[in-house]
Amino acid sequence: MKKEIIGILREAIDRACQQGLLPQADYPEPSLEEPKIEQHGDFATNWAMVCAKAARMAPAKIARIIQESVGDRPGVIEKIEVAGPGFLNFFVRREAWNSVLVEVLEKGADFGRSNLGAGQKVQVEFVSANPTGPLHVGHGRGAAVGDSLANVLAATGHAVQREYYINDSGRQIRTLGLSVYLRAKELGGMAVDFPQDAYQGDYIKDLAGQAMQKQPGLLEMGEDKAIAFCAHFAADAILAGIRKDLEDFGVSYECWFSEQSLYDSGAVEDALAFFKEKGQIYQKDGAFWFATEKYGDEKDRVVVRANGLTTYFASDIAYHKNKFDRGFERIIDIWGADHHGYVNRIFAAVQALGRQKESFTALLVTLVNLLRGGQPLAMSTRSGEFVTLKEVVDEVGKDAARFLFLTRHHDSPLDFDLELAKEKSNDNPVFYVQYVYARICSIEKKAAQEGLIIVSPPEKALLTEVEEVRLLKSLARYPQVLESAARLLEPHRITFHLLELAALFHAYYNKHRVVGEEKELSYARLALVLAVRQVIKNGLGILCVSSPESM
RNA sequence: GCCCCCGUAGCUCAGUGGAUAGAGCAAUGGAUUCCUAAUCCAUGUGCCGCAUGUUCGAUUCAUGCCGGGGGCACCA
Repeated sequence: MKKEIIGILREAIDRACQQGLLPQADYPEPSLEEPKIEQHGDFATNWAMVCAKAARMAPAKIARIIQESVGDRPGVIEKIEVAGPGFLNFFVRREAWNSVLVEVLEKGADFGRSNLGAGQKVQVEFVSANPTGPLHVGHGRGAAVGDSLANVLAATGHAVQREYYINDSGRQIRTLGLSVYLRAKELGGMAVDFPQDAYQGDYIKDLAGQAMQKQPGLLEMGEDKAIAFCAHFAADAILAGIRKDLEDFGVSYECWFSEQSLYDSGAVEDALAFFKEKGQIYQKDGAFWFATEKYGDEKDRVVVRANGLTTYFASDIAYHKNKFDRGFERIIDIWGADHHGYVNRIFAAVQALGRQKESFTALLVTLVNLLRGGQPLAMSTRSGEFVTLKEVVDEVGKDAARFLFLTRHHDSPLDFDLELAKEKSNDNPVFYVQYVYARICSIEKKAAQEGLIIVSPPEKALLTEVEEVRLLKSLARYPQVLESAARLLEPHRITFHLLELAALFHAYYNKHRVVGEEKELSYARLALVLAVRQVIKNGLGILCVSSPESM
């Protein structure tokens, strides 16, 4: 529809120029917006105001010229108004919106999909929590954002791969091994001094018990070997748990990528050698430094410490190099906001690789405040007391959790109230949207009882009630919302659009009867609500929230 | 000290240059012989943190300030 209007507008401008009504000048392409206020029409353009200078005419005068010029070939346009300082407001014939209905019903599950990405290979890496403990709510938000974003990108024609980076190397894994080993010794009746920086959670004790079952001679095998065993055993067990929790949350990855494998394959060494050769890595004070400052980082960063050990950054450079080597044209990392100091470093590495800055994006997801009935829940990783993702999903369900995590921009902090998430009321936006789906299923059943079944989209445009046109316009906007969500990497836009559509539907439902006396009208209305249901389903699918047929 | 994010209605937040800035919650009143009342309808509220600049036009962009949050490592 939008393209159609732009076409009409462009033709009108050309005609006006040819007829000499407008001076020849270098005019910009007209752009159309959708006014917030209905009195301002279905579409509007500021073209006359933008061109006032180039044409050396008053905006209102230009607008009137265009208005008349369009009048010669109005197409779907019912009327045009010149308003305010020179806006052109277009009012589309109500019947014209019927084409949206046809499109939704014909495309079905594909409605909204596009080829915006043109097959670009994109990788979305998210959660990537260290396998040293269970996932908590914060990870849940990262998972919801990452997975839904991947869905958005896939739906807009990108070749998407989801990846989880396993930090299975380095000190925290050793600390994990030590923590489990010490708990095992305790279980074996030995007195131990449990250090503060070890992992405190009760799950460590459970793992210690399991490790001893698996390896009965654990306490006699020598400390180093025992710790190494515990480290591997625990990391594997925890990772299996993480995998399960994510699956229950509707998330599955195409690739689980091990940090250790970068060392084993020599990729870290190769990457370091690669950058040394290019002069990006130099030696100073006994350590090796990566020259990140010239790419906008605060200072250069150490990659190999004076003691010969590589830093986390070293493997990260190798990791991101590896991602590009695997052919990804665009890399999106979803991190907790606490990693924000890291962004410039990776940007520097990306640019040192000779890649465009745009090929890498770090999306920072801010914290989640967990509440219960308005009261904050105390959470502290140090003491080992935190609410896990599993606990939240078990309590409120996957649907509510995934939806609520996407009710905010990823940048802004999110209050997550467990009571609210379970509530079946007005306050809970998940049910509000799902209820639309269920209601329409109910209408469909009722219609079928009356012998009313949609076999093909209605040919006659009978849907001219205000509420009907609003619904059709909202449906028409869905593909644009998907595209902007993809372009801006903001999956929460889907959530907001579904809420808008749901509100329009509920209002319509309360005012008009779908299945009624007039057969043709009932048919058209049923087709309309089925189209609404389709878009609700498509949108919820992106969010990985189910569409229940009854509630 | 430096870097990033935020500041919009009583509360929680949408709104990536447009017209009279929106929604939900909370408050009050109303709607069900009829497709699910987990719904709808009606009734208010705003120096869009402050200041300057860019622009025909700024809540939106730039700069500075004020206030809130997060982050700074030869840790991971």
